[in-house]
Amino acid sequence: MATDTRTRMIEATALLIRHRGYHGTSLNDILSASAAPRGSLYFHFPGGKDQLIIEVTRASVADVTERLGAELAAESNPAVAVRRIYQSVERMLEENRFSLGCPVAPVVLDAPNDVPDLAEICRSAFEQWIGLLRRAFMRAGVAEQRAQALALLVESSLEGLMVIARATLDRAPLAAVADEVVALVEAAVHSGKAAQQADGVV
Amino acid sequence: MATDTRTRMIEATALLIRHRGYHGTSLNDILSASAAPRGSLYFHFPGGKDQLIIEVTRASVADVTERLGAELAAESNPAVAVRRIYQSVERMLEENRFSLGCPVAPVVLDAPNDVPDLAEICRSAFEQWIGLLRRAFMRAGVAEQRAQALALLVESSLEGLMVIARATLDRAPLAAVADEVVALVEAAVHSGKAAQQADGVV
DNA sequence: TATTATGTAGACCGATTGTCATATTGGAGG
DNA sequence: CCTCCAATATGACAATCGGTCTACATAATA
Repeated sequence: MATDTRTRMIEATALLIRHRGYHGTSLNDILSASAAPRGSLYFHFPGGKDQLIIEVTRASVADVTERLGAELAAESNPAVAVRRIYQSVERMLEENRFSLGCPVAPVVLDAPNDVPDLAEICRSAFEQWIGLLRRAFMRAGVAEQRAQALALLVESSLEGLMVIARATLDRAPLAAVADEVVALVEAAVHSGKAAQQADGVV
Repeated sequence: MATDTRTRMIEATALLIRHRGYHGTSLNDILSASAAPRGSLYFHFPGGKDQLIIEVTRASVADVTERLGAELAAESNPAVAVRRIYQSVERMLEENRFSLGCPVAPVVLDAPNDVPDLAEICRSAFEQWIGLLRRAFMRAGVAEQRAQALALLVESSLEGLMVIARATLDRAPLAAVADEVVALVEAAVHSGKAAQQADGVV
C-alpha cells in the first residue's frame, strides 16, 4: 500500500468500486480501507465522492489501457495476444476469488447519470480498448471492418465473462470462450493475409 | 402499470434495478415510482428491501428465460434464433435510450454478498440461459462441448454489449458482433451436421 | 358488533455525505 | 537552533437520507 494518503485512497477506492460498485462503497468504507481520517478526503478531493471516483476510474482505465496495449504490442500474432488477455483475466479472477471485476462496468451500471465526466471516461475507456484491439488485428492484415467486429467481440465477451464468472464462481467459461475467439481471430488473420497477397498489397 | 400495489412495486423496482443497480435504488425511489405509501412495502415484503429485490430478480430472470426459450424453440436453425436475440437486445436498448440493461448484472456487481438467495438466483440465471443456448445448438447437431462454448460466447458477448452500448450510447457494436457470432454458429451447425453424417448418426 | 385481512402513515434511528476549526508536520529563512 | 509558513491531518459536527418498525385505518366477513 502506498505511503501517501492520497494514493492510498485512490488505490483503496479502486478496489472497492470493482468489488461493490459506486453506491455500494461508502466514504466510511473508503476511509477505513485506506486508514485515513474523514477530513483528509475533502482536503485531497475537494469535489467529494464524485471527484474521487472520477480520478479513480481515470487511473484504473489508464492502467488497463496500458497493460492491454503492452500485451498487444509484445506479440505480432494477435491471436496469441488475445489468448494471453483471456488468461490474464482468468488469473485476476482466480487471485481475488471472483470478488473483483472490471473497473468501468460498475460505474456504467450504477453511477448517477448526472456526472458527465464519469460517463465520458467510461465511453472513452471502451473506445480505447476496442481501438487497441482493432489496430492490432489490422496490423496483422485484417480488414478494418472485420477488425472492428472482432475487437468488439473480444471486448464484449471479456466484459460479460467477468460478470458471469463472478456469478457462477467458475473460471471454465473464460477458457472455453477464449478457445472459440482465438480460433476465430486466427482464421481472420489467415484469410486477411491471403486477401492482401491476392491484392498484391505485400 | 398494474393496478395492485404489490405488482406495481415489483415492476417499478425491476426497472430501477436495471437502471441504477441495487444500492443505487432507494426505497424512496421505489415508492415514488410505484406511487405507493411507505408502509405498504413492509406489508407486501416483510423481509424488507432484500426480499423485494429477490422477488424482483426472480421475476425478471423468469421473464428473460421464457422469452429466450421461446425464441430458440420457434426456430430450428439456431443461427437465425441467435440473430433475433441480438436484434431484440438492440431494440430494447434503443427503446429505452440505453438507460436499461440486464436485470442480473447490476445485482452481481453491486449487491451485498451476504444474501445467499440473491447470489443463487444470479448463478442459476446464467446457468439457465447458457443451458438453453447450448441445448439449441446441440439439437442442431453441434457437439456438446462446442455447443457449450458457443453458448457462453453468445451470452457473454450480449452481457458485455449491454454494458458497452450503455457507455457509448451506440448500437452499432451489437450488429457487428451479431454478424460474427451468427456466422460462427452457422459454421458450427454445418460442420456438426457433417460430422454426424460421417459417424452415421443420421 | 367482533374479528380478521389488508392497507396506510409516519416516527424512529443508524448511516451517509459534506463542513469546519483546530492540530500537526516539515521545511525555508533567519 | 528558532520562527514562521504552507501543506497536510484530524475527528467532531450538522443535515440529510435510508431502511425498519409500530400504531392506526379501512374493508370484508361472520
